[in-house]
Amino acid sequence: MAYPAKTDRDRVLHAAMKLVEDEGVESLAIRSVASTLGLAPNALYRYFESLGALKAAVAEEARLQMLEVMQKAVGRKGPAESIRAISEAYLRYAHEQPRVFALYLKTSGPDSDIPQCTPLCARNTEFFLDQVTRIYGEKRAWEAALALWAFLHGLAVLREAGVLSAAQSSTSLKFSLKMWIDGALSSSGNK
Amino acid sequence: MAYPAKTDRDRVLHAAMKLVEDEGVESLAIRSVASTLGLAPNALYRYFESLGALKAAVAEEARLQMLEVMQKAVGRKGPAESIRAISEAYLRYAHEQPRVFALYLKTSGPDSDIPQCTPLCARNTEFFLDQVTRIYGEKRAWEAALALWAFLHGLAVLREAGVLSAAQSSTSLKFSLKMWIDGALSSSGNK
DNA sequence: GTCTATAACCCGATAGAC
DNA sequence: GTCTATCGGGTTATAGAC
Repeated sequence: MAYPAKTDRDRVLHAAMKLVEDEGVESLAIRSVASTLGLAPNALYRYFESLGALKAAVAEEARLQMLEVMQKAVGRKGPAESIRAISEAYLRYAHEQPRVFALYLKTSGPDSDIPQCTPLCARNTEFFLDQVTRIYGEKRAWEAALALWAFLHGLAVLREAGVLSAAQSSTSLKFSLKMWIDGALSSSGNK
Repeated sequence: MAYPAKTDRDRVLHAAMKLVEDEGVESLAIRSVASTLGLAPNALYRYFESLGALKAAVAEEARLQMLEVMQKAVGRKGPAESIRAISEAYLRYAHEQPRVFALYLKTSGPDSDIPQCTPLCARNTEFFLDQVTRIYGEKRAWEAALALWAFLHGLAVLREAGVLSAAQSSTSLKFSLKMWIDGALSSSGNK
């Protein structure tokens, strides 16, 4: 072939990820990714039909990474310790990869559609809900999971916005987690 | 004068606000605002030194609106009812003006600085903290306020991202607020 | 204080060659 | 599958006239 393959879908996606990690999603462009890979811009269209599709793939990758760090955090821990570990992992990932984390909830498709649940969005929710069920029981798992998720996400956003110091974030996590876990124990008869 | 004033700083700011409300911050541009006002683009530079400065002013306006709806929500209510009212106001504002709310925590200056606390950011925090102090007492007000704020903000973000229905959001608010208020009552001896 | 005009960039996406 | 070249659009910001 006159023009052998210099790249593949995965290399493009990972170059895009690295670009977002380093400079944020606003620097993610067909041209910037191509330049990183030493390619002509239009070469990328063999692997992603548009910039929007590439952006969506990066967001999905963010959800994959989050799922992995949460799963790793649980290991073989008991119910309450698992929740603590997941919470810390969520906040740690958000803080270590703030620009990627900013895409965590971007579930719009390649075009500027109405948001829809992607496969990894569903798997994240399922995993989180399962872990909460272990401590809160099936009956109240959904509302408890949502309460904890909202808190964790809000705390991460506030921290990233520069409103909170690391110490304040840590104190707040301890405060809320104690309250949340106490809530599970005191209502465990409702399983 | 050959060219009488057709506008002023407030008209520019409000045109920018309306543009963000309707189309989001990504549509906020010198040209779009100028076109709305029937002006040449460079006329705006008499009132804002750059697009970044205008954007920062819009974000500050968002914080003003949020403060106003929270203050209005409190009225002359008692401590616990005030918290409920503030929470509902926070979520309502986020839902009714999602594109403006997205700027609520954008505290970066005109240039892409490190985020810093703006005047209205400080006033919002102060107001919120005062209200929490009424129910939680001074000693634990800060951590309780942060826990509630993080939860409310996270819930608003999740709702806006399309992860939650209105009903789920409402249920979660009730669940968490009960837990949070119970936490105040059971620790009120610590004032 | 607003105008017209323009400089000097950025971008996505496509056409057609090899 | 990648290339070069380009179309058609966007943007901020500035210069100089009135």
